[in-house]
Amino acid sequence: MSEQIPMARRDVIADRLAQGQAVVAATLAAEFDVSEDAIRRDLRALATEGRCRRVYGGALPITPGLSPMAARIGEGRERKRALARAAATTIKPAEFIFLDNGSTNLALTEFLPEEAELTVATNSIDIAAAVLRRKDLRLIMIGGAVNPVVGGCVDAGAVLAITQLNIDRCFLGACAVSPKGGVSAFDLSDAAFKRTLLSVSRESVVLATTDKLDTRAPHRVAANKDIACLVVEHDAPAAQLKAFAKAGASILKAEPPR
Amino acid sequence: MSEQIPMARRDVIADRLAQGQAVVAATLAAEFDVSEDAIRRDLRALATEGRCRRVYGGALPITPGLSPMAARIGEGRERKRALARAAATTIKPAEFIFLDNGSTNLALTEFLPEEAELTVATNSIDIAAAVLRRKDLRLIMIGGAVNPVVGGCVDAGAVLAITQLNIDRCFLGACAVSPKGGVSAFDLSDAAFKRTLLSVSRESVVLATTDKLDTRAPHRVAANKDIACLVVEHDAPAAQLKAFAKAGASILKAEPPR
DNA sequence: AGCCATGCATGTTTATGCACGTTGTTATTC
DNA sequence: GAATAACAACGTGCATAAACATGCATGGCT
Repeated sequence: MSEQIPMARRDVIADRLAQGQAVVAATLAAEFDVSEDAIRRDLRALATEGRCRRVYGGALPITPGLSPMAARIGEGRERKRALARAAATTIKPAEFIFLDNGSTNLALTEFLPEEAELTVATNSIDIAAAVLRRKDLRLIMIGGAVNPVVGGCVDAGAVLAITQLNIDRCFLGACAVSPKGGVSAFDLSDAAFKRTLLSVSRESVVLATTDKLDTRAPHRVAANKDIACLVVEHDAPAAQLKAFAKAGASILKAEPPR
Repeated sequence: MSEQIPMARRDVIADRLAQGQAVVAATLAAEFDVSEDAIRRDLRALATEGRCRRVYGGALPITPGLSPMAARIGEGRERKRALARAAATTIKPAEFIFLDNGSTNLALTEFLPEEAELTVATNSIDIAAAVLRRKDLRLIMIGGAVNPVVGGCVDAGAVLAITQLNIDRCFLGACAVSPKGGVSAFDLSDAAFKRTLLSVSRESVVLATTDKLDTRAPHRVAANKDIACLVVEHDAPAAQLKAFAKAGASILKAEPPR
């Protein structure tokens, strides 16, 4: 009754992953009535496109929280908003701030104070689009080749461009945060960009949801001592925070989401 | 009653795709009682027009859900889409194209051919956001201070950035077009940017709605002879077009919007 | 005549399933 | 708690069939 188009199946799987669903190879095989091999091929293709994480038995959505457009993941959204609201309180009037890639920073645009005469720089297309709608903010876009996974510019040109800036406060899109290893990222270029960003910023703020605390990624970005302020959720385990406080970071706890 | 004139079939298929339906080649062949080859030819034509995505087994609508920019184009939407659809046909495979600021160029992103291996550069935030959702396109963002009126980067930094590029085809957001005065713009920096853009592009395409023909703006951008192709609406007065044709521009008329 | 949509024949590409050997996970045993 | 057995999931190579692009011939139409 229903005809099947191969690529359509792959799109359906991609959609589910983008919505934050995990998928099981065997289940998909039965559902679409193809062999598990075909499903595995799909998942492999999606994984190399960076659209999911391959695991034994199936695939998971792009790690806890890092996805380009799927920032609207139900519950995660409210948590991120609470985090963003808290982070926005660290901003002082007339500052020059930088918003790095990441869905949490996208949420932050909503809470930027209205009459603070802020100038905002970013390398993220989505964040730029959000800031552009705010007529009270000045916006500087960092250009370059756009990394489709990250959704922003992290190439050599982008790195060069931010070295021209004097940033008061940067908000680091945290891919992974560990008490021992500091901040790390999944993409090589992204990590290099973040390192340079830190070097041209007077203060740095890191927003970390609880599920990102005590996680690591391949590429090191910053040590604990480089973090001026760590914003965490209300339920962040105190044990994790000590190492950061010891290194000199101020810890800011967000209000619990309603 | 059941007699079909050939082109009607292609329109029916296009309609279904526009409604968000996926189509299967074999099913269509049976339904219209033609060979699958004929159907494939249709789908190929529609795909190069940017009206669907070609996949193994059939074709999928260009975006299964909705195009967020479509709403923002607002007034004149259908006219701009017709214009954009026509302009997209000038694009050749593997080209490096530049989309200048402007709502018409935003509409153009919807019709960029799917399988053409294009690289797209732009200085517009909204266009970048639209192109970013197309996973088949490579995207280069031109950065700089964002002009809130224009919605893109047109400052000295942006001008400097595009001098690094070798563009095959640029689509100029036409603010005003006159048979005598050529293309002109309302913003000083924007005009300067467009001039530089022209100088680094092999060919230039200008999209002009009928109401923009024979209008002028303060800052000159280009003379008629600098325009390789002028895309106009079906109801463009022929008198206006002669001057451009004489200067060497090819004139492309869009189909009337249904 | 020319034009154009179509159908058919050709060779090519793509997706799939199966067989094979390998790797990762779990259970069991000492 | 470490070693090992048992099993499921995995990746790869290969064969097959479907879908594909292209060239050419046909027939209707202006």
